[in-house]
Parts: sequence; structure tokens; C-alpha cells
Amino acid sequence: MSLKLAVLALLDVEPGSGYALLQRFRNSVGFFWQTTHQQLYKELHGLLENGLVDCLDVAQDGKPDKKVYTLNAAGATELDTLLAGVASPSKIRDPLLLKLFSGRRLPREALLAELATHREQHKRTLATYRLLHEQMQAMPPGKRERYHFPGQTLRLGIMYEETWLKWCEEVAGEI
Amino acid sequence: MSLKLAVLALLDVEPGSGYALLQRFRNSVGFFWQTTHQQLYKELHGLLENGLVDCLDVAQDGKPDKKVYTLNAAGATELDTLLAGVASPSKIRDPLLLKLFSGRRLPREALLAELATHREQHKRTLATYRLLHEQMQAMPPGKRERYHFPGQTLRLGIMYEETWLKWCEEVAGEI
DNA sequence: CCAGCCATGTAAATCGTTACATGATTGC
DNA sequence: GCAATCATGTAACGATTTACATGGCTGG
Repeated sequence: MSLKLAVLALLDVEPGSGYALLQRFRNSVGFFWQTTHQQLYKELHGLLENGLVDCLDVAQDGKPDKKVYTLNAAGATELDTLLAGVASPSKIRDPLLLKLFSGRRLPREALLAELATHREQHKRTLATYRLLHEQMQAMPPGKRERYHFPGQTLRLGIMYEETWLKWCEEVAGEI
Repeated sequence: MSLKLAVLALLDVEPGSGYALLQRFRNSVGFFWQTTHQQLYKELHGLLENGLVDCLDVAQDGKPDKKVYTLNAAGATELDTLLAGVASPSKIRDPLLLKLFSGRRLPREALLAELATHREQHKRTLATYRLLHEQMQAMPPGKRERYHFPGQTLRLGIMYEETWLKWCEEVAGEI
């Protein structure tokens, strides 16, 4: 149900083609809900079948044709219904911890190498989030207001990455 | 592949029936990898078919019969192979953030109520983790050593829950 | 007597990943 | 020429969730 919610939420902001939606996905809701183009196109087909979105074929020259999807009234109602439902708190689901659980079976260098890789990844992601956060801070008040709620999610992202980063460093020092 | 890794890791510690493994699952690897009894039983069938575990029927009186699974040499090799593979860093995947992204469509009280629910959940989980951590600290050094790596995963769990808790409180104050 | 623990499974549905597939245009 | 961007899809497989199913024993 969450992918549906994510797509409706994106269409609520602005109509777009599957391709365009995927770009926007990656730079917004994608930070806390991932998908692929295959899944997204399938979801859009489903939404269209259920009459929650309208679809318009748009011919372009120099580029392939595209299908622009728009949220309609039924879709907006569905979005509100989904938003009204409860979201269960997410739990950690991470293969690295699974490996660490059996860490005594692995050579220390292998573990350290993997921790280093993860540390770098989290560092990069953190840098991305911080950049976005700065850009948001730099917006004029009127525009910044529109990003109030997305901004809260970004803040969690920053705290989340900081936590992982700190942990990677601490564990590397302890094993 | 991760469920397989989790089950092999548990069997590496100690043999057990599907039912017993599920109990242990919930109190160890279940903190960072969730499963259901259906999935676990299916996985055990698969491991047996592939000759990675041995199975012994054990009749009990007053209780249903059970099947005790033991990791064999092939299983241990497979475990090491899986451990040697890379684990990709996990990303956030949380429906609450998805809802918050479209927070402007929801009444403030609904959001606050949901945040409060999540705060309580994270508080409870944190308390559980801290209790386990204390129990580990109280162990005699010889025993505590055996929990060195699982203890590192527990520490992430504590940091993770603290982060969410802090975020829930901050966001509740800002919306 | 009812709830909960012990112990195992089948089946269906949904969701998610990976592989395969096409084809024009733009910039280096 | 080659890679990247734009734009859309099918198919197979694997993972996960939810529902259905059984049945004895124990404690309040």
C-alpha cells in the first residue's frame, strides 16, 4: 500500500509522466521509500485502471512520446483515506547487522573493511541530506513553508545517517 | 538470502526445532531481521532439501512431536560463504515518513496522535533493548565475551531507537 | 471453559528485484 | 562511435504478508 501512497502523494504535488515521477521520487520520497521504474509503471497502470488518475498521451519531437498522469478527485479521496490509516513503526532490517551477529566467524579485516564501506556510504548520504537541508534553509519564507513537512522527514534522514555513521566508527574501534 | 543467513546463524549457535528457533529469532536476530513462522518453516524445509542441515524427529509426551534441526558441515560452509558476501547499506523504509511528507493534507491532531503512538512504541522497544544490554553487562566476563558481536548490534538498536524517539518529540513540537 | 503455549504446516495474494527489450536524440 | 538521457514496457523469480488449518496440554 505504501508505494500507492507515495505515488499519489507525488501526483498530488504535480502531474507528470512515469519517467518524470521517477526522477522526483528519487529526490524526495525515495529517501524513505525506494522503488524501481518497473514497479512505478505497474502502479500507474493500476491507478489508471481503478480510476484514481487521468492519463494524457503527449507527443514530443526529438523525444519519445510520454503519458502524463494527473491525480483526479477519486485519487485525492483515496490519498486522504490512505493518509488516515495507521502506519506501524518501522523496524531495523539490515543484513550488515546479521553478518555482525556472526562476526566471530569472520576475519577481523573483512569486518573492518565492510564497516569502512558502510561508513563511506553513510557519509555520502549524510552530505546529500545536509546539502538539501541548506538549500531549504536558503529559500525565501513563502517557499520554505511549502517544504515544512518534507523538511521534517529530511531531518530524520540526517539524524538517521549520523547515528549509523557514529555507530560504524564506534564498532570499528571496538572489534 | 538474508533469512537463510539468519537461520544458519541461529543454528550455528545451537540446534533447535522450528518453534524453538522462532523464539530465539525474536529475541536476537529478530531485532534487525523479521520473519514469521510460515517463512521460517519453509526456509528449514529448503535447507534440509539442500543438505545444509540435518533433521531429527523427536517424540515428546504431553507435547506435540518436534523436528530438531542441526547445522552440518555443508551448512557451516554455506554460512561462511554468505558471510563473505557484501551487505549493502540499508535505507530508511518507513510509511510514517511517507504520511508526514503529505502532512499538510492531514489535521494536526491526527498527526500528533500518530506521533505519540510511535513515540510510545519506540520508548518500549528502547526499554527492552536497555534491559538486555544491562543483562549483558552483568554477565561474568567469560560469558559476556560470547555476546561481543551480538552486543554491538544491540548497541545500534539502542542508538536507533533513541534517534527515533528524539525525532518524534522534536517534530511534535514543531507542527 | 477459555486463553495461551506447544508444534507444525498449506495456500493465496501482494510486493519487490532482476533480467530482458526497444529506439530515438544529444553531447563528447 | 559510445555513453547518457528520455521514455516505456514484459516476464520471471523471489520475498513477504495474511489467511486458513489442526490439536493436545496447562493454568486460572
